[in-house]
Amino acid sequence: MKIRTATDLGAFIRERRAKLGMDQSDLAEKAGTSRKWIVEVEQGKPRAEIGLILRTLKTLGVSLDIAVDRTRKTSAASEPRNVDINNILNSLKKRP
Amino acid sequence: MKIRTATDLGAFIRERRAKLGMDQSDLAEKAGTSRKWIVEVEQGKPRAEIGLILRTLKTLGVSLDIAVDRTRKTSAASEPRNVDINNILNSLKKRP
DNA sequence: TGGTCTTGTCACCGAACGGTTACATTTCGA
DNA sequence: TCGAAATGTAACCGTTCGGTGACAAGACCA
Repeated sequence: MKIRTATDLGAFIRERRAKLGMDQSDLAEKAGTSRKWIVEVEQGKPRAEIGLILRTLKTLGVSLDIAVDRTRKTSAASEPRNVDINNILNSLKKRP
Repeated sequence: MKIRTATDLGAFIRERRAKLGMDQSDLAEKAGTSRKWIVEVEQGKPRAEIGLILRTLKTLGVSLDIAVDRTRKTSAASEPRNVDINNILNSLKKRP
């Protein structure tokens, strides 16, 4: 499943927690956080800390994969072709 | 690539940013954050906000995928078999 | 050498964090 | 229907966040 927003993440966590038969207290304890935090994250809190989130996902037996989109458009890159060329040049020079 | 820690994430972001030929200021501006924040995240800051991180990844043309590990052991679940059964029962009852 | 670009660090600030505790609400089985 | 369990809120608190602006160190090229 693709995670695009904090809301996506919260929904996934809630679903997965339920699937494992845990209540919020269980998960909080096993992930080393508080129930309050679990509640907020499941509701899609965008300012939750990435560290706690990673610990929580691990507790849930879930893994995060990151990958470059095949669907072009980096959502902000202006000149993909030129940029790529520059990068290659830069990258080659970076490692002496 | 699997993301297990904030350090993993920071390394990936830095690498991807470089590959796109952006400097930290470029990325900060396009992702709507500050250069200071980019520096910290690339260094593996575990308390960075998930919302900003998601925006940054989007800017980099990268997507996050989440999935249940096939490698058993939920890192905390005590009785997998029983738990699964209870879940199935609960799940079935959830949708009337 | 000098100048530019990039990155890392610092101090400052208001805002929000996450933990704790307690109480209200909802859910659901006996 | 009743009562316990699960979930959602609230207030309080010390800590840390992220943004700003400025400066230093390092790399690089003209």
